[in-house]
Amino acid sequence: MSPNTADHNPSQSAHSADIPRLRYNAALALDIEQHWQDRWEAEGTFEAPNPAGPLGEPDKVSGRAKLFVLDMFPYPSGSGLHVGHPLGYIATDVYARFKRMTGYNVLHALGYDSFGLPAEQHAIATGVHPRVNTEANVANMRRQLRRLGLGHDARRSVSTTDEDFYRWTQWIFLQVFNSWYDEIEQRARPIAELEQAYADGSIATPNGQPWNEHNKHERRQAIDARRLAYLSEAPVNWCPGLGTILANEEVTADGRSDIGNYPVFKKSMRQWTMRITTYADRLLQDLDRLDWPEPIKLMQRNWIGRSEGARVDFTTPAGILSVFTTRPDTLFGASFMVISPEHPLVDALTTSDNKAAVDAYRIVASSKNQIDRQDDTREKTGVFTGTFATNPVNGQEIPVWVADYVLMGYGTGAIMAVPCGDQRDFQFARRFNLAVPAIQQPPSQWFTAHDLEQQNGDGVDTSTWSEAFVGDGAYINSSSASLSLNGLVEVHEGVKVMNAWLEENDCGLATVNFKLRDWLFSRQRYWGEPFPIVYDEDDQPVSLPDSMLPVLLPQLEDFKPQALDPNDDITDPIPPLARSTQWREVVLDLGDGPKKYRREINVMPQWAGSCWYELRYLDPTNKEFFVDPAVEKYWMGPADGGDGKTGHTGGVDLYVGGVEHAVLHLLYARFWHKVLFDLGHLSSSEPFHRLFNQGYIQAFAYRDPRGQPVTSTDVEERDGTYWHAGEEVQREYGKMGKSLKNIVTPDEMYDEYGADTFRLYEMSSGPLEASRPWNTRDVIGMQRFLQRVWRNMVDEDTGASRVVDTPATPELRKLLHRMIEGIRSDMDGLRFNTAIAKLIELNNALTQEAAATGSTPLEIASPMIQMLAPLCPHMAEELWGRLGHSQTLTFEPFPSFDAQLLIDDTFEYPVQINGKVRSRLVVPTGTDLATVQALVLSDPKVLAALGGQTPKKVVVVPGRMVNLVL
RNA sequence: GCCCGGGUGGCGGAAUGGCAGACGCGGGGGGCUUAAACCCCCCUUCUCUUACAAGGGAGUAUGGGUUCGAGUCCCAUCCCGGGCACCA
Repeated sequence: MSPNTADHNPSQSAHSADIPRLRYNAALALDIEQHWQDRWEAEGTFEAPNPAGPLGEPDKVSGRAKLFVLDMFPYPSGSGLHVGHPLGYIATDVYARFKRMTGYNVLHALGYDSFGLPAEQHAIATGVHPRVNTEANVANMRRQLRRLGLGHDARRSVSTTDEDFYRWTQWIFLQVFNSWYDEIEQRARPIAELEQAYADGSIATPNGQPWNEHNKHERRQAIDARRLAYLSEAPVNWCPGLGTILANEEVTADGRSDIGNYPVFKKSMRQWTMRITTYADRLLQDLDRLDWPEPIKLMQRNWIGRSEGARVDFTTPAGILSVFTTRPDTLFGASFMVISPEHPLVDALTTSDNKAAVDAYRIVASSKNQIDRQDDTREKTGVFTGTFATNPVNGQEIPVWVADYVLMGYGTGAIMAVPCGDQRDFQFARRFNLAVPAIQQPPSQWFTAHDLEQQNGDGVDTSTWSEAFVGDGAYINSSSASLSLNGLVEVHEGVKVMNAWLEENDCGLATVNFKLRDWLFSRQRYWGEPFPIVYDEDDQPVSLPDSMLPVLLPQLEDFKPQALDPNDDITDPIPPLARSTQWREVVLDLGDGPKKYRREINVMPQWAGSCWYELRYLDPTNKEFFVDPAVEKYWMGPADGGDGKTGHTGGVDLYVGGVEHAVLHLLYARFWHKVLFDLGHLSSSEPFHRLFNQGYIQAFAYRDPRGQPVTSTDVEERDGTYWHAGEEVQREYGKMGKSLKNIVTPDEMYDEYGADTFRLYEMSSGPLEASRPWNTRDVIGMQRFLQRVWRNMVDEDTGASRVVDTPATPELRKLLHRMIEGIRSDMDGLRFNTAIAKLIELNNALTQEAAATGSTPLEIASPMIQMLAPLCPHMAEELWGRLGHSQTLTFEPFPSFDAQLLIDDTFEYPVQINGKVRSRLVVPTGTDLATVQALVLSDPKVLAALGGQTPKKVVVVPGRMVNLVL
């Protein structure tokens, strides 16, 4: 027995009366797995050396390529894990282990996203303090995950609720708070540089007065207006059911909260906001340099929602009314304007005659929930303000209406309506009998399609139209004294000409608009990071110095948010932190002597910690920096050695997680990372260079005739129907969940099969990116495979090794090398399902040989164990030890193949006639085309199939196939 | 409505434009066993001819197309999943 297996004897608990003493089953697997998990932990096998800092071991780093593999870290929810959760964790572990075996210094760790609403909601439900609860949940998840045998560096497992961690979350907040965005240099800069620029006049002050003539208050206003984190009084998403406000991204299309599904109302409040919109262009452009799935990039592009157009200024009695349009070229067709009910100019534009109607309309609009308001099938509503605006291009007086189909949150909250070319404007015009001037010539097909006689030029008559003409056509009726678009055909030409005219005449400007809004960053909750901000006697925010960090969350007896009716949109939120007067009211010396301050009582949102946690994995114990610059550069610096601004962005080498974070987490994290990059704290300009979205493991659920879910494990199948307790039940497919009674836990799998079998099943059941149903019934296949592997290596009765150092047959050797080649590339491409299929194929062949000769050749056994190591590491370690090795095989080289052995002596050509295989022809490898062709045409089977006909054409693809065309 | 994915045996799924269904589950048959379980071996897309052996035909959602050759590429349609949605 090998040195490392001498001290543990897995046979002790593995035997039972009927099966061989050393059958590889769950009991034996448990012994082996626990032994190796203990040993990995004791030896610190997966502790990755850093080049510098507290975890620095420079000698171990030099000369090795690095790889940073990252999982989206979990919320430590109270219900623990089901078998769907670890899919990604297993995949990254397999990949990380594979890469270690190809020489990489691999960093792989897992932390916990333990602040935020889920944890707090759970705590409220159980009545236990969130910290107690969270820590218990983390402990339970750690236990469940440890049994999986994940090769994580435990030293780096941070939780966002650790005081050492959120100290730096607060620090990063202050970095953002103390920065401004320089539009010219296109980057964030320290706020002190803005003050300097105002002072020396290189940047004009907002009010145009010299800096030294600004008083303290004016200076402060000028500075605060540019900060990347700022307080704003703005309409926010207020969710009384949760007692907090939410980010736009956290509100569903139905106008309800993502978490809890409570109604959400618009309410104006003073809140922390992050100026993510300043990064809109870079967040968009840098997507091109990321190795992400295209659909995810697309979702981010759509969310950022860049559109090019122009601002057009209309004069009204109440002042300038600006609109954003993507089609400034259609300005001649603007026959009315519409402003949102929330538009600040509504009152000023409304004449006294119309005031009652407008006010009534606004009240109705504000009480409508989002779903009603966004239903585009609903008939358009609106009221006239009584005021006219002047169309700058032709001087026409056009009416200004208020309507809720115009949204305050996009553009300027006002539009110029061009009813002939926009379906919404068209509907509105028809509803209220407004003019619909034609400005583009539809093609004849359009008239045909709409059952209309062809209309041309001045004869185009929109009164007969049933809908707007949305398309390209030559401009008509588009001229004034100073400008004419008539005759132009291309939209981009029209836009160009119009934009030039607008700018020249000082009534507009080509501009870009984004859907992306600034990020609402405060929550009226307890379980989040406190802001490192206090308010002075002027009620102005003041940042705390580094020395006062962390601002610890006070221990409150009552941490629940103020209980409100989910439909109560009147009462203002009162954050839990407001309850502790002792914490809230402080006397601090911030450099000008002790003064009274009031702490910020909101907390940061869920996303704060997940915006940067991967950086803390790099240097988790560093007291001086959030991450040592040399350490960050080593693990995340641009691969091409550049500065990250062009070329390689740098970032995590592989980030694996669910598609549900496509917008929120991934966008926020990119934003913070870019700010930190701009400020010189990071060398990488993107946090996650390569992203991979794993699929979901879903499950079947069954409902009885009354519609109640029944326990899935008790359902049996009979000829395609499903039965439970004598009743036929209906099957459905979806998520695993308690309410559907279809949860399968990893613990059940450990008990029945062991972790290696479980890992293998998850990896084999489909491609990583695909969602698939969980089928406990199928797991046995992977157990049988491992049993066969085990049996080929170890005598089940005696424990004696069956591996001998005799040569394998040439066929088996060839198969081995072919499989090595395939498995290497499968592993590299995260195609673990096909890698496993190849391992099974190899083992099946080995089983034949072992049965024939009574032993297993070492030259097959060794590489096979090495190739199994990433997938089922415990068993591989055990078998490796039994071959006489004393070291872990974690760092053994992954087998390489002999290219010579991939070449066969002969090749079998399939011979097709008109694309159907009719014969096969075996020729020596490398036989020339002419010979192959001659052999094919004289082959008896081919001749028979040809039936006397002569092929018109003979296609021979060397090393592939032959096709005869009749 | 717009934009992405995806439709392959009873099931999960394999197939650089080149032999469709690798590998696993399930099912069928056989071996081992006093017996059963475990394990081992064989068969398993559908269909037709046939006693068998063997052979034929069809087949990757549907209809067209490109190609010597299409699950794979192109066009249209249907269905399923996801994202966005009165975004000017």
